[in-house]
Amino acid sequence: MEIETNIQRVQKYLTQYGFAQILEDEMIQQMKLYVFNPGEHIVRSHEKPEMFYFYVKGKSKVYQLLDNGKSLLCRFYNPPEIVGDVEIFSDMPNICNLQALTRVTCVGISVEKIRKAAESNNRLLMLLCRSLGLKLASFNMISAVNQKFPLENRLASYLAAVSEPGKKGEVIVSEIHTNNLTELADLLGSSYRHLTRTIKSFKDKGIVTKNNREIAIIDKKQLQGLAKDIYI
Amino acid sequence: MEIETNIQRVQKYLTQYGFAQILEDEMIQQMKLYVFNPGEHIVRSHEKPEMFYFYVKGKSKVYQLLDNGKSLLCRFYNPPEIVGDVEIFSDMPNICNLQALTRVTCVGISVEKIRKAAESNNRLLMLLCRSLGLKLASFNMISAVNQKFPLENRLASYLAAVSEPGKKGEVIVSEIHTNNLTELADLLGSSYRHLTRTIKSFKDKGIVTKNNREIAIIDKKQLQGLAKDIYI
DNA sequence: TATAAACTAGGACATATGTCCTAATGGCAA
DNA sequence: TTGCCATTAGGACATATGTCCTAGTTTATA
Repeated sequence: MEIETNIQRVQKYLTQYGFAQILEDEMIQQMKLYVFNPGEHIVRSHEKPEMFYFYVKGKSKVYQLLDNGKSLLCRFYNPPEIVGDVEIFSDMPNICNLQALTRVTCVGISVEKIRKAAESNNRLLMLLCRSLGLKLASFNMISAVNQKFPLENRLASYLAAVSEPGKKGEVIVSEIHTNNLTELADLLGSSYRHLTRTIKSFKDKGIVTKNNREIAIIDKKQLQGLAKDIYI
Repeated sequence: MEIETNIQRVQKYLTQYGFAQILEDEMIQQMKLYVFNPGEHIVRSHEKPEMFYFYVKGKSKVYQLLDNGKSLLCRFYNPPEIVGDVEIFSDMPNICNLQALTRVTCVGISVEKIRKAAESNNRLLMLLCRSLGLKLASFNMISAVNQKFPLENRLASYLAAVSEPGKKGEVIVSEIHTNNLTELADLLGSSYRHLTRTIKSFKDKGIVTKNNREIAIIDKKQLQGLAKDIYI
């Protein structure tokens, strides 16, 4: 992790996502850029949070490690995000891990400072409320779906969601948006083995074809039949 | 649902849980008591939230209904709780249903009014942030456990958590804290059938005995072995 | 007290999903 | 180019869990 104090860049990032207009200038002066390399942890669970971040660049994953060695991928982070809002007023250790997948840039400030500032900055507090509400809503949805729909439906829904109009005629090609199938399996709350099994069944049913690292949807109707109504 | 305008009782409830000191008197004057009977819905998902509540009495359940007809029980509510914090600043429809299990009393006010008031009441905003943070943390934990541990472990953990020192010598008796096994199965994110199967296996292993509607733990060691470390 | 409704118990079976392996393949670095 | 590592592919098997039923018990209520 590297720390930069280039205040122009801090300003630029905070402005880009509308954070700057909420924060007092005096506070912005105290903020620094925190740059994390792929694989580095931005937040570790069970530790006391010390930094609060405005997440402005790169991709990372939020996950929990359970004591049986399994992990649960909660979601991916892409800018803009807020890191540290969950714990800021409830004084508890971090619940999740946040690990950089690409090079990630955050604008950071100590938890005490942001807490102090928030106490008299209602716009900041409202921003926190909004962020927390959205996090809760999306996590609620994701985990309900993971718990109550079989992988077949979740995968169909996922493919339908990330597919883009392809070049080759009617065929719709979907790049997987994750680095590899293991990561996709994690994202979908399943195992690599079961994911490949399910992909194979899609192939057998003529729903998709797959070559190399690309899945092409060849029967959108069937796919949507399986994906139907997962996300109400 | 019945509405009462008895301002003394409003005051009493808000004071009891420390809400009164956060709210301006003018606002308290506008609040009413909303009393729900068992089975009635306090909040319905997909509807636009109109009321914001301080939940001050009774037991209810928070659940999601999915489009395949299944439901996911997220948690139970017992006072004090805040209802409507998730949606207040993010302008989205309710994500969950909230259904009264007993007679439930809430102190309510319209969403517009609380939103307007919150904009200039930072203590209220901080309360909302705290409530949201705790909700997110607890739901995160619950759903990770539900997704990654088999029912055997979750049930063991649950029994260990709710058991109380019993009257009969070493035996520890646990009243189930839910109305019936169906409800407990829902709470644990499983089916009634699988719950009874798991209870039977506990009986066969000599971990518990069960008569009528009471489960008695007779081998705490074994139970804790199964429950171990679910909640880190 | 009698009778219905709610609840408990568990068999039989199907399915979703995990674990463990082994082989094949592709991409990248020496 | 060669060889290694990451990734993909899939067999074999075990387990967790769901669905559908039917029967026995308890509880509530008329």
